[in-house]
Amino acid sequence: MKIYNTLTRTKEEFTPITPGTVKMYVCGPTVYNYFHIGNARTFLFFDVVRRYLQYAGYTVTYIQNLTDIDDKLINQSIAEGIPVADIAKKYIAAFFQDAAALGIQPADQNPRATEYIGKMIGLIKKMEADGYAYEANGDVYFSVESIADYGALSGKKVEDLQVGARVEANTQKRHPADFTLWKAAKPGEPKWKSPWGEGRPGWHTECVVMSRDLLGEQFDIHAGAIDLIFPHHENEIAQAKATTGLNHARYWMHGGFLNIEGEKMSKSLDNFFLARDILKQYDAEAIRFFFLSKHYRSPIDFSREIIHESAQAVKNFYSALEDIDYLGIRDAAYTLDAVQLELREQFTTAMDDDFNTARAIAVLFDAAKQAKNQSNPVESRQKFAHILVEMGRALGFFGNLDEKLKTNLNETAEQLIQLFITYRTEAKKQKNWAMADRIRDDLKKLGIQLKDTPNGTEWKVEKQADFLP
RNA sequence: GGCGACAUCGCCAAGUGGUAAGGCAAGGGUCUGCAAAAUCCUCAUCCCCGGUUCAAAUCCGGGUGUCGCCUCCA
Repeated sequence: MKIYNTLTRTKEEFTPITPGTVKMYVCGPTVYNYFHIGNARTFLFFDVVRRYLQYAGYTVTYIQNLTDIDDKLINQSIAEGIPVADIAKKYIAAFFQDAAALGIQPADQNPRATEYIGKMIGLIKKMEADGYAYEANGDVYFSVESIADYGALSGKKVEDLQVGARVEANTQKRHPADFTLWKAAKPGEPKWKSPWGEGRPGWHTECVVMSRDLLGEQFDIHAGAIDLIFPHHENEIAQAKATTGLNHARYWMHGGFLNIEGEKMSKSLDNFFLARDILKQYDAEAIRFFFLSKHYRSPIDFSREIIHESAQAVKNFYSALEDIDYLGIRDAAYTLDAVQLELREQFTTAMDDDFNTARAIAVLFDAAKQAKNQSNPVESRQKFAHILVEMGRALGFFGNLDEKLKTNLNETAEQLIQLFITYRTEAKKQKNWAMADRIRDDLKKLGIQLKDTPNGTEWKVEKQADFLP
């Protein structure tokens, strides 16, 4: 399995520290608002990384932090007129809700910054004592010149940063790129006691402390979106190296951004979409398909049309499973033949190549196509359905087959539908097309779709308009 | 100013030296009273120019265009 490592800018063979297990840490949300569709891409993609690693046989420990103290929470607290702690509580609950709705599996642990204040202070104290950090008027900064290769992850040089610095000079800093470890509290702000006075930690320290506490000094994968490379992850590495001499993560993975119809998503452009609002209009699997249809490191462009296309595509998978009555066969024993094993091979080859989900999805379509192909023997079609579900699950699809494939009608309702079909068949025999069409149209209004097949009339429940804009 | 990414069919998208996956849409056929559904078939030489090579979408150089980071940001 190869993974693109931002640290080396190459695809590297993935070798975990402990064979058979993967420890990964994904930067989570700052809980000052509902998360948006761009966040969703990142969270969902790394959910797929986790699922696939598990599918590949690894035991995965998955940590995702929650940043629950930060300037943005303070601002939101003022805006909503409720305490910072309540802002955090509200949006943490929303995060879990929306992530679940997207089909994202819960992390093994979700450490919160405010639970780690004491340990962060400890780390900062050590860095100060060892000469990597300095205090100025209650603030504490990390000195980027104190370590040898600051900028290694992002490919930046300390000198260039100096030239490019656009922000007004913070006269307290010895170097413009020095970053805040501890920030003195202004009146009314949440604060904790520290050797430098009352204040709160800077953002870049929490992930170092929490990952070290839960995963050890070095772990396998550290992930986030591309914008975190600099300065966030660069600054994490600086602190890790200052305190242990080690980069705390071996593989650094970064997902690309999501744009809205070609433009960067921003509140000022009025093209800002919350994940929960999109979920009201589109099926979660359509959204998943959309994200996975493009390689994770490339930018992806969001539009309603494209989600709609994705929804159409996902329907294909389900129609294959419906055709073969997957629910009826899913518990039956089966042995895959060479043709199915070949598909599995193609699937893992694609995914092993830095999670090429687009190519992997093409394999799902092959499986779906064969599962539907009536010239295949039924047993063969069933096996293709099995491999389809197996591969799909590794990508996070088919999480709730019962809900998707069952009609959710009671027996009486089904008998009534059957009764109408009988009446309609008689009407057709008498060439009473008006009555036949009326029955068909009226049932359609109730969400029951009739299909005249060579074997008689079949019916299915049209899933609610989960797809159309 | 510094750093980086990308440009493949109407739309989305894979493919990094050996002669263009897949999906959506579209067109045609089958089926049908009609329709829907289903199913089968069809559908690109890869932004431009030059170079390297037996061979390039894939490598090199030069254009053009789009986007991102350097500041909080998933």
